[in-house]
Amino acid sequence: MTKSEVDHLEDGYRWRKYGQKAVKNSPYPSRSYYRCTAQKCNVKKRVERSCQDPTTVITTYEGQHTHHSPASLRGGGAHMLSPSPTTNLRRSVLLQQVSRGSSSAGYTNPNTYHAGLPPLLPQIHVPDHGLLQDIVPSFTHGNQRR
DNA sequence: CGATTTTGACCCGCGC
DNA sequence: GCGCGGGTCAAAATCG
Repeated sequence: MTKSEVDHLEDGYRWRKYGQKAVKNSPYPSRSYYRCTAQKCNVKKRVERSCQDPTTVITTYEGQHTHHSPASLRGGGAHMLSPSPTTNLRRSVLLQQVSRGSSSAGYTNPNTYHAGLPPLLPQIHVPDHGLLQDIVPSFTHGNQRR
């Protein structure tokens, strides 16, 4: 799970929205479902907005990309199977923890952690290595149907 | 014109 | 067995 300030988080891949559902638990009915535009790729992405942090969305990735990014994956052999977590990834995790702490202490000020953290831009382009496959847990339960 | 997004309906699984 | 929730697909509209 990563957090982002924008809806269209460009992770270097093209996503096609295939559905949207509202969560009655949140004042912001917006749970979007995305899929990779590559037919060879069965990657799914679920994006939900945080009720406490409207500026933040929870992005959940399902599956692994089996193709290169059509976007700005500059001419590099950068492929998956990178055991080293991306710096951006780590920063995201850190953000998560901070966010969690803020929520516990007092989420009334969601900007609290924004002030004490470096400017994390939503444009998390891979600098020169690995993708974000590392975070994908055992979500691959093969629940595909139809 | 093609790709992509939007909205509603439909289907499946689980709970009661 | 029925109802509810969540998830997915499909057709139409829109944008590039």
